[in-house]
Amino acid sequence: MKSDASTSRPAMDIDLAEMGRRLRALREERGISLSELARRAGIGKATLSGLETGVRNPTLETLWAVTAELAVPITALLPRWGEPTLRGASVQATLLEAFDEESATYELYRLTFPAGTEQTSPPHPPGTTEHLTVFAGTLRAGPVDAPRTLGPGGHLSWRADVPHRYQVVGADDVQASLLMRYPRSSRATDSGVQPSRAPGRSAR
Amino acid sequence: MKSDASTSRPAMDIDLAEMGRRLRALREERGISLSELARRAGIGKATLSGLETGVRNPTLETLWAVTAELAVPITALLPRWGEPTLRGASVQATLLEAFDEESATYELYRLTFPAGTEQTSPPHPPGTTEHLTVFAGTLRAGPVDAPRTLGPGGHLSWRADVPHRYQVVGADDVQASLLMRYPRSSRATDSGVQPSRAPGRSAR
DNA sequence: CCACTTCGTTCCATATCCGGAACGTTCCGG
DNA sequence: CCGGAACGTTCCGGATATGGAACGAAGTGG
Repeated sequence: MKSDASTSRPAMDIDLAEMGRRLRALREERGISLSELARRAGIGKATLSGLETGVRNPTLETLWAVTAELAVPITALLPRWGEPTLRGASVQATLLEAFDEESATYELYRLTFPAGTEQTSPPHPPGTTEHLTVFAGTLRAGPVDAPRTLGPGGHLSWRADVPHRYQVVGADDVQASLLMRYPRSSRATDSGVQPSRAPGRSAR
Repeated sequence: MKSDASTSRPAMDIDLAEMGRRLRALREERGISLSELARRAGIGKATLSGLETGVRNPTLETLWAVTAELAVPITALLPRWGEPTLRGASVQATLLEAFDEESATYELYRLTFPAGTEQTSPPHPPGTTEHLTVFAGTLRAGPVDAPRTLGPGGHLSWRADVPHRYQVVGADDVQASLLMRYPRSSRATDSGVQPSRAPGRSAR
């Protein structure tokens, strides 16, 4: 980052103030004072204070010490899990995991389609397949010429190297997971899902 | 931190070297150079180099920039995802997400079955269903009287209120995700996995 | 009413993290 | 062979995160 050389304070993509609020909330839930937490975590009060007020960009070590003492995963302070990232118009996609195997790359997403969503995706690299599982709501999805309708628990796979569509049926939002499989070496040009600016920053 | 006052370099609870190795692996999987990644992420080559060799304790901002560019959650670099929790004998299960819907509770796990694993699970509460997706390796799974064999990308669902089995086929470990669906009110006493502890420090 | 304690913030010297530049390698193409 | 380009590491001045100490503000007990 450091995109903007004019601001002395770096244009952080993470909302430090929000992170600070979460941290303070966590601490207060446990009913311990700032001084106490700082002491237990082995960091300076000044550091913790700065962290909670969102004026510091902590070191991994510092963050670790604090979250460890609070017994929460570091992600508890971050934007939101894997941080939802926009994809297409309204669909929210969160990358949960990515695996790189010998012959293919896998990316597991959690998706939310707001009611009314109707989106068509351009083809992905050759050989790419999508494996969709619906948790809640009803979704009509698949290749544009052979879509199927899925209710909660429904599952569908298709080749994603042709145009395909997602269309919410009914008035409820749709919650789903999507496993994308990119055969090795086709992911290269990353023409597809744009795995998402993962953690989710705000452009740059 | 700073538990050890004698070492000038603070006794970090995170294994920076290990984190660096993971980072480098992620970068190389994508086939891009250190210089290139540094440029894309908007950080200095020196910084990235230091990170990958494990000699730097990065700022949250730096870490964010890199993981964002790699499109992985920050946790991909940390000790171990959501902290694996033992379940059964050798199978490792990590709870990725849990959803509470009106009519059911969903739990999404990432599973690792070491080669040779063969495990039979007792019945879950009535109405429970399991939805398994294999990422790597070959797994024979399902109700004990009607198992099926799944390769990478394979998917299978079954009612889990009867005894069912997981059996690794071949010499490779199996990576998979498992979606458990507990119809409302039957989930009762959390028969399974503990959502995982926090960052997992080294005691203190 | 006043010592005393604890709280969270601010000040400050020091430690160290950051990125640009310089450097030694390796890998081509001519 | 020899330039040129790209790679990853090291060097270094400048920026900033860190923790100890000082500080004012509340609370507490005598």
